[in-house]
Order: sequence, then structure tokens, then C-alpha cells
Amino acid sequence: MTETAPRPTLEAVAARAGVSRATVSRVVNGGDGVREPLVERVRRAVEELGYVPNQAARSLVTKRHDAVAVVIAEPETRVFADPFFALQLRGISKELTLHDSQLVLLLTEGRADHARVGRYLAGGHVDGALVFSLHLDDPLPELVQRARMPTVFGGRPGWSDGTRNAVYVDSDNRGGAREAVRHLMGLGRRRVAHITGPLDQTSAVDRLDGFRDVMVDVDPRLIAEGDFTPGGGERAMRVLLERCPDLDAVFAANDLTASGALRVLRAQGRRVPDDVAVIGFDDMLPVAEQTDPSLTTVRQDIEEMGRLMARLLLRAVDRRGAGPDEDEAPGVGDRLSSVVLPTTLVRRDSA
Amino acid sequence: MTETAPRPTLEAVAARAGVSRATVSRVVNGGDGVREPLVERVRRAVEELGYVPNQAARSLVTKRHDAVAVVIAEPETRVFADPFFALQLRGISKELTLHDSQLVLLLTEGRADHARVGRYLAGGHVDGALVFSLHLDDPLPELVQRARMPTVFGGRPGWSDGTRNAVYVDSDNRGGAREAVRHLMGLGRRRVAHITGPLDQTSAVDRLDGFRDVMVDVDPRLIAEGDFTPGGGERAMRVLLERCPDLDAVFAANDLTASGALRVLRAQGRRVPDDVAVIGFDDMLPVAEQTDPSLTTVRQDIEEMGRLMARLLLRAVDRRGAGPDEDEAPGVGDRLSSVVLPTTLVRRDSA
DNA sequence: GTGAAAGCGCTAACAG
DNA sequence: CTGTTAGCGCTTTCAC
Repeated sequence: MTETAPRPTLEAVAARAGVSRATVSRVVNGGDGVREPLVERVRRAVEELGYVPNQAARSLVTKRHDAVAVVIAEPETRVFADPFFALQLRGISKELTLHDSQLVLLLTEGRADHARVGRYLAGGHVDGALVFSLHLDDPLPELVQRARMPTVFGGRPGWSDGTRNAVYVDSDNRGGAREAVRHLMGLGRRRVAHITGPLDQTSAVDRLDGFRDVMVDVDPRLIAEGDFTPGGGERAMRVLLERCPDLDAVFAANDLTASGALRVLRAQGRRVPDDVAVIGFDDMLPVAEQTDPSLTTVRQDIEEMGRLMARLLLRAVDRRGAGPDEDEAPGVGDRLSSVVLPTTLVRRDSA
Repeated sequence: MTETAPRPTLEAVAARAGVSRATVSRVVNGGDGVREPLVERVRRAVEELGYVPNQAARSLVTKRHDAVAVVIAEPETRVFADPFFALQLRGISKELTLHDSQLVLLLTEGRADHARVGRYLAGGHVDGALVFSLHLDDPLPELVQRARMPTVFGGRPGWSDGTRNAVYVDSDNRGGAREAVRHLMGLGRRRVAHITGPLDQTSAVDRLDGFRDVMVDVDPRLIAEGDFTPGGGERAMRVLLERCPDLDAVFAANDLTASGALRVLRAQGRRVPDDVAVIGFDDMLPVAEQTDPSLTTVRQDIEEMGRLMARLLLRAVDRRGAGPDEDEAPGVGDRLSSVVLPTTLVRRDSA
């Protein structure tokens, strides 16, 4: 704990260096167009006084904040402990750091917080927002859009209306799911079950769709709803085993779910992969590598998703600042639209 | 992605409502001392224009930001994925929300980021800082203190000098460790081993000290260094088993470490708790309850730690604003000093 | 090149 | 009660 102290202002530095505020400002912001000796004097004064620009004052005139908000809707309370977010945040954080932008984390625990978040975004603290809206009926996307600032979503948002042309970064959930199921088919499995994620999330729906793409006219009893947690995976696995004792493969909507399923399979004496092959989704190392047997899974580069989100957002922010400047070389990846990253199948022992 | 738009200002609202800016300001900030009909008019104008106060402008004059920074030193790259932080952050977030304060997360990946963080803190974006400084030689604490703002540390900081009278919130690591080891002794175990955490972190050192408090003159071969990860736990367990095949209990510095140790014990055919009793630290539910056998552990209320940190910080911030006001009832817990939370032993099956 | 001056949008005395 | 008036600390024309 340290006591407060009046910070030196531009004015003070100017006085000390014997120049005008304008000159100090120039030096502080790069120092072009100021003669060397003066630059030197100012630099020294800044140093001696320990001057640091007041960002509030600066933002007031520049309208830039060099900060972006990351909004995470967390009605389920478990979101934060999820390594998935941790990884995305790492990616985001790295990219923002690269561009000298700050990450402001906005956690919303429910409706009550929405107002606060709305106020914050509208309050002009940040240049843009990265939004993770998990649930189909989440009011957050609309809210953010109303704040009228550059926004990029993490994962395809549930089209709640105003977000139709939202920019988002997502994995190819559907394609990845297809690949997983095809792999199981290639192993000769025919009774392939699927434990879904919570079906109010697009990622879960997309994976289910991918499963169905391959398993046309699948026996509906081979599909059980999970919730992306190990516990949910256990429950669903028990249900499936009950309903379809003859199943010979399981595609779990994520690795956590798969780990739960594995536990139940083992407990019930089914050998994996001999009796039942299992595939997960995510390739969350601490999970996928530690299961017994190790988990074959669909890998998505989560950290890269985060990085990409940040990159897209910053581009949008810059563009906005620059106005409709058309002299940027329209190279590959220069268009500002959603990105869907490919997935890859990682073979380990479970399938 | 949404286009930018010029936000309405106080001025605009005032014009529309036919009052002065001051009146609008009053209404927006609570509306005391403004007659009802005017309040109504202003409210309507605010509504119609979708006015939201510009925080930069506000902060410029009030010197308040209603935001606090959470600084996490992350040289180890794994920190964020650690549920420990997730939980603390949840606690912090909840408490801040309660006080309408924003959480600004500052992740530092290494020296390179320190400058940026320093600038940010000094830049006057936030009212105070919550700092997690894990390593003994971390320059972060000093840096933050130099920013001269109210600060509360998460965990006892490694006394790097300027932080001697830092305010921090910590668990009673040493006491908890003592209780764990005493419990093992009570079970009749005499060859109790300890897998430490990384010894450049105070929490790890404190737990080791607690272990030593009880195991006076312990055989040094019964102590192996881990790193708070399952992998580290495995490695250390193998070493211990090699060095002291006769050990009959293990106190692991945290649950993750314990889970690794359990795996090795099982793999080497030792029954837990019959042959070797195991105790962890943290009581991280997803870990402690899922191990086989379930883990006896020292529980610390991590989320509460977070909440407490936030509460202490906000109190300091208010105090600063209020100046040395001495009319607050000096009730219990009103003093602004460090807090060490008690731990409790949670008995499950492993010891 | 450098300085003077005019705000950015808001709050906080101070009058009335 | 309400309006007027100063700034908060900084950037940015615009002259010199």
C-alpha cells in the first residue's frame, strides 16, 4: 500500500525544460519535428520528474484508448475455470501486447451485470470489444452491438438478430466432427454414439451437425446430451450404454466429456478402444494426454483463435480511425470478415 | 462489427432538455437537489439521445476511475490455466462488481511487459492494483509500488525490499501444512515425505516450513522439490520412492502435485492410504474429488481470498479519497493490514 | 521548429 | 434549486 502523490503534468515538465507544453507533447509522442537539443532537455525533465502522461486527458482528445474489452458471459459460473478460456485469453493477451493495447476483462455473472457492461462499453474506455457469448439467447451480443464499437466474437454467436453480420473467429466444429466420425467409421465402427455439448451453444450444435452429416439417419438413441463437463460425460455415457449396449464408438463433444465417458466405460468393463473407441474434441493437453488410454481427439488451436480475434479487432479499430482509406494493399487476409480455423485429428490410443 | 458514431455529450442532453449542463450532470450522478419535473425532463433527454457519460472526461476531473488493475506475473506461462487464479479472479470480480468497479486484467509474460504495465498503472487508468507476484525475485512488486497507488498483494510477496509493509491476503500455508502433517502423524505414519512446490514462491516455502515445524530433524531425503503440477508430482514421487522405499505418507504441496503422486504410487503398486497416505493442499474440487482414491487435503478458500483482496483495496482507495478521516467506527476488520486466512483439513479417502 | 490558444466532455465551486 | 464559470491534462491547429 502506498500513499497517493500528485503526479507531474505536462505543464510541469515544460516549465522544467524551459519549453512550451506543445513541445513536450511532441517529444513524448515520438518527438518528430523537434530539434535534438530540445528533445534532450525535455527527455531529461521527463525523467527527473518521473512524468507519465495522463491517459484520461489524452483519450479525451484523441478518442483512442489503446485498450480493448474482453467480455465473457458467465451465467454458468464455470466458464472461467475452463482452460478453454484461459488459452484464448493467452492468445488475445499476447496479440494485444504486441500492439501496445491493454486487455480489460469484463466478466458478467448474469443479467444484473449486463447493464454495467453496457455502461462500461458505451462509456468509452476501450477501442473495441472481444465478446464470448456462449448461449443462443444471450442478450450480450445485441448489447455490445448497441454500444456501436468494433467487435469480434469468439465462436459463432447465436444469431440473436442484430448480430447477423457479426465478425467472429471460430473453429471448424462441423468439419472437425465429421472427420472424427469418419475416422471411427474407418475403424470399422458402425454403432457410433455422440455425447453432445450443451445445445444452446453453437459449438455444440455444430459438432452435432457434423456428426449427423456422416451418420445419416442415425439411431436417435445414440445421441445423448452432455454439458462439456466430465460429470455430464459420465451421465450421458451411462444413458447411452443403457440404451444401446451394442455401441462400439463414442464421439464426445469435447475432451472433458470424453474423460467422463472413459471413466464410465472402464467402470463398466468395456475396453477402450477394443470394445468402444472414443474420440474427443479440443485436444486440451492436460486432459487428452492424461486420460487412460490417452485420448484421440480433434485439435483446435485455441490460443491462435484468441490471437486472431485480437488481430481482427485491432485492424477494425485502426480502420475506423483511418476512415475509408483505400490505399492499403488489399493483400490476403486483409478483408475484415469472420474466420473459421481448421481442425486436425490427433490420433492417440482411444480410437 | 458496427460502425462508429459520434456520441451525444452532456451539452447535447442539456440543450434537448432545455437546462444547463450542470443540471444534467447532477441528474446523471444521482439527481439530488434537482426538482422532480426537471429530473424527468433530463431523464427523457438522456434516454432519447442514448447518452452515456464519457468516462475519460469524468476521470479527468474526479480522479476516480472505478476500475482496479489485477496484475499477474506469468513468467511461467502456465499460471493462467491454473484454476487457482481462476477462482481468485472470480472472487475479485464479484466483489468489484458489488462496488461498481471494473476489473482490468494485466498479464505480464516477462520483463518485456513490465514497462508496459508500469506505464499503464502510472497512466492513471485505475484506482488501485491487485498484484499476484509469484516469485521471490519478481521485480513487479517494486514496480507497482513505484506507481504509488493503493495495492494489495495476493499471497505474501517475496520481500524484495520496498514491499516490506505491503498489504497482502494469504492463506495460512504454514499452519495448514502443520495440520496436514500432524494428521499423518496421528495416523501413525512416521516416514512422512513432502513434495514441495517451486521454492521461489512463498506459498511453497511456507508449506515446507510448516512440514518442518512438525517433522523436526526430518531425513532430508524425504523432501523432494515439485512445481505445483501433476507432472512435477510424478517425478518427485518417483525420486522419493527410489530414495526412501519405506516412506508411509506423503504431504504434497498442492492437489495437482498430489494427483501426480497418486498416479505413481498406484503404478508402483502401493496402496493408498494403506501403504502410503497422501494429503494435498488447496481442495481444488475438480482435482481432489476426482482422484482415486479421493484426496484428503488442506482446504483454502481461494475465492474468498480474492473477495477479500478486492475489499481491502477498495477500502484503501476510498480512504485515500477521503483523506485521513477519523470518524469511521473502528470496528473489527477496519484496520488496513494484511490478512491471513485459516485453512481446514478436509478428510477424504487418501489419508 | 516552436509557442499560443482553443478545446475534448465533464464536474465542482460559486453565484444567484 | 439552477445556471455560470473555471478548469482537469492533454493534443492540435495555427501563427510566428
